[in-house]
Amino acid sequence: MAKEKGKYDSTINLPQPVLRMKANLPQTEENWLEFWQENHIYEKALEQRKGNSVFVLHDGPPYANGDIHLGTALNKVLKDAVNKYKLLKGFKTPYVPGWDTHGLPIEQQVTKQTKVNPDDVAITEWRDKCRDFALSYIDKQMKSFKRLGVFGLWDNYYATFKPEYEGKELEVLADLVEKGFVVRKRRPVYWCPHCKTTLAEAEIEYKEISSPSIYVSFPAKNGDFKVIAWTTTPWTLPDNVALAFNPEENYVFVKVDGETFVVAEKRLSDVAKVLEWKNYEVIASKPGSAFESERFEHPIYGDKETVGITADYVAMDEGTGIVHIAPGHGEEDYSVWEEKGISDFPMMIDDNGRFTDQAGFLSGMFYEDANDVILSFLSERGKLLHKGSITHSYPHCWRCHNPVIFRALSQWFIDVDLYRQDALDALDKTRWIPEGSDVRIRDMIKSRPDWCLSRQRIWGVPIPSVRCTHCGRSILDPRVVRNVAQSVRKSGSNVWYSEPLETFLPPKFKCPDCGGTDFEKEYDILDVWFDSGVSHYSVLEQYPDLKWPADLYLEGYDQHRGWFQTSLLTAVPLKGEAPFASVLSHGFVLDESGRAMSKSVGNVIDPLKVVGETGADVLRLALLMSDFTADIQVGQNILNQASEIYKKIRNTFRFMEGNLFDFKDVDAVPFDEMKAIDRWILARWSEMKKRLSASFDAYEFYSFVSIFHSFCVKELSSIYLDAIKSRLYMRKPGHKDRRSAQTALAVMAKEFPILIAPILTFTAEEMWQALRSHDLVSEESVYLADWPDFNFELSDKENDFWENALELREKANELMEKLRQNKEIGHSLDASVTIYGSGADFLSPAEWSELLVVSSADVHSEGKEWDVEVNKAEGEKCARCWRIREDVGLDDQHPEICGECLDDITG
RNA sequence: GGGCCCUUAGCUCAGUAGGCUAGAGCGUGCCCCUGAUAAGGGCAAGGCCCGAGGUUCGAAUCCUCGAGGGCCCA
Repeated sequence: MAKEKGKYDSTINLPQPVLRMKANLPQTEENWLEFWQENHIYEKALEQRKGNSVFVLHDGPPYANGDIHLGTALNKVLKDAVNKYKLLKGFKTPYVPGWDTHGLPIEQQVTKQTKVNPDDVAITEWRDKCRDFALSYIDKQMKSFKRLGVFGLWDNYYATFKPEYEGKELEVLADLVEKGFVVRKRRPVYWCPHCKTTLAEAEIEYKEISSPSIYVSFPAKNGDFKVIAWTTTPWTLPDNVALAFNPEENYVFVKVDGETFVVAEKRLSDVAKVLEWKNYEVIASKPGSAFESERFEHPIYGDKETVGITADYVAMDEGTGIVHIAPGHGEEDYSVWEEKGISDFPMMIDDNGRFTDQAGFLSGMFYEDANDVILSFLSERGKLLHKGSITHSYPHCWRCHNPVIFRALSQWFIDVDLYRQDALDALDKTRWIPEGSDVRIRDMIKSRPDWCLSRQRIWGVPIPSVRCTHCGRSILDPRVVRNVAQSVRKSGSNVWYSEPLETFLPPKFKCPDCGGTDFEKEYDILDVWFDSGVSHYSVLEQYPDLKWPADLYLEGYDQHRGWFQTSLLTAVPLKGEAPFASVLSHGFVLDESGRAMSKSVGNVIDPLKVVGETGADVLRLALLMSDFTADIQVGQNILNQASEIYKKIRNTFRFMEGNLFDFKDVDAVPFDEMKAIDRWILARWSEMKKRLSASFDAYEFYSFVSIFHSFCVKELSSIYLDAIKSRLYMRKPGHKDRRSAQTALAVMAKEFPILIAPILTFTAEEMWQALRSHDLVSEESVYLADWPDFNFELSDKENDFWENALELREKANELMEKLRQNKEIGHSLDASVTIYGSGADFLSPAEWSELLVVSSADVHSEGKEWDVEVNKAEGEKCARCWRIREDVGLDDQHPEICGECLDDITG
């Protein structure tokens, strides 16, 4: 039923908001996107700050092979909030978004999508397909990021496949080569003998297979004992170089049938069972470390020997506690061997999986067939103590489904040891947010082995090394690299595949080893981590408005291992310092119960779906209100909560804006002449702004949200706005008391959208435009405005008063609630109060009534304790202001209204 | 299995250099208002501060161990 309009409605000044109550964000946000784009707001915002300090947040490139997820959204929204805050604070903040575009995952997806294998087409054609695929996802992701309200130089984005990016990348490589940081070493990789190709971890599938499980004895060269090693890959024994012992464990010398064997103490009983030792006796024991440098007979070749080393990883839950080491055929074997400082080791398996000529009697044999030959060889020499079989999970090729092997190949490496300490030192100068988050990257830098740059792939930046056809030497010559770089800059890295090698060779180029003059190209590409790792060169140094180092890197904490590290490791050897002045790392997005989101669990939330249903601003709020230094949880509850917070913020502004419909700057009342409560709210507002700035400067967005929201709820909605309603509505439009309240509202309303813009990026603009329509602000967009530095402070006397007054207000509310429960009053205007307190007369009775939203107040300020009494008001209800007054009916023409209202509607 | 990190009301956060009955907002419940109205106001109920030891006159805060969760490795 429509309420009948009150008789005096026409005499009161009800709010006339422009901002609609219902946000309808999914649709309106699209309009603001258009508005920003058509009017080039971001470009104008940057232009306006030209000459100011530049703040560079360097974008870590997401991989262009899928749709964005909540984690990506969190990352970009955090970045955008920082950028917008800095922008509003007056910094020029050119944000160049980027994408990581090379590598295996894209090759795999292209194969899947197009059913074309890289071998089926020309290399450059394949690379073009991969590029097109990456481009399509850049386009998709870019649209998503824009839709989230992220500001950036989208038309000028960077991508690792762009010619100028690749060109710079190769120039950096040339510098590293020139300064001696790039070395050639061998390292084991997955190799498929059937497909004759290397495989990446992602191309491996694990299947159960049966392998021989053998115990082999290794007689000591100096001493009358034999150690027993266990292996499931007898074919790797020809390439054995060492036996690894756990330095922390104890090893026993066991006498069995006149022979002495060594195994780990913890493995003894199991080994005895397997070898069916009936009578054995432990005659001595030594720690694993004692076997360091001990020499043993080589299991296969009489002219070689093998050496004892120690390794922490040697396990005590299977085998003998002694591990056979063949660096050419195992990742761990390789790294323990390399830790010994020895880079040389045998590897006698060729591309076809067959033993090379060096393997002597095994030469030409397929590795699997060699197992049996080796077993009988060992058996004949009494070295095979036991032969069984074991079923275990073993890597297989994803294409031909055959077992793969580990096989060492020559690769290009960055020799991190040359500058490891410098890299660690560089981290001291970086600010880490949260504090102490640098321990992770430090540990990784300390423990990381050399950086292998070579990848046996197609879609990437080629390593322009050449092979001498005479002696087979691989040569990475800085001059060649530079020539290629120059050409790549112009036409992209396909040139390495499409142009003849002679194009890139310097005149009279000769092999440094043999003097040969005939070369062929090699086709390994650079590790994609090198691609993105050099972005600080390719982007920061090449984009006109950016600078080196960046002010901030902001990524998930998994990037301590990834991009933070690779950026550092490419910067330090050439620059001597880190490419970032500060690094912020954030957590991951989990579901509502704190578990990781995954398709298989089915708890994934699609950010675009949320945007379509509730709007990007609500999503931004949900992401930004949580503490990102830990993992943040997102689910329907949290989205609902964000939605409620959003509504409160929106409505609080709407009320202020709506009450300014007839206010112009010329109507403002000087601060000294404002009503006490109006001065109070401005002081609180100023104080809140300081806290907001402090929390943003510390990158604590979550406190920002809670400070701002809490202010809207408590200070504004509950206390101030509720109190000043009567003044705004009842006084004549131009009445000084009304203008005083409007002055305070105008100050806050004009600053409000600016403060909230980093979070509610669309709504802030909508608010701004509402103010513009009242002519209260002039800038075309909120992003062309500046963070407000206006501050207002109260005297100590005023502050003391308000502390008492607000305490009294709470007490009055409690008392009123009792009356309400007793059905004595309904609305607080049905009550009157009596105030006691020294200094209580700082407010007039009318002002006290306003503050407590009651009909009348009696004030006693003569040296009494602060206290308040609440009673049912006596008198008659004024038909206009709804207060219960004793002066209702003074005028015959207006018998239903009070004296004050009479003044309001007459004269 | 190793390294790093997280754990305060149903939810999001405060809890300053160890010290009052551990706070706020949301949500919930009850009530009021109907001139911010798919709004607004009031009151109230919610906590083994992850667990177990320890240091201390005193611990949510410091130490040790453990549980659950996350990331990165193996």
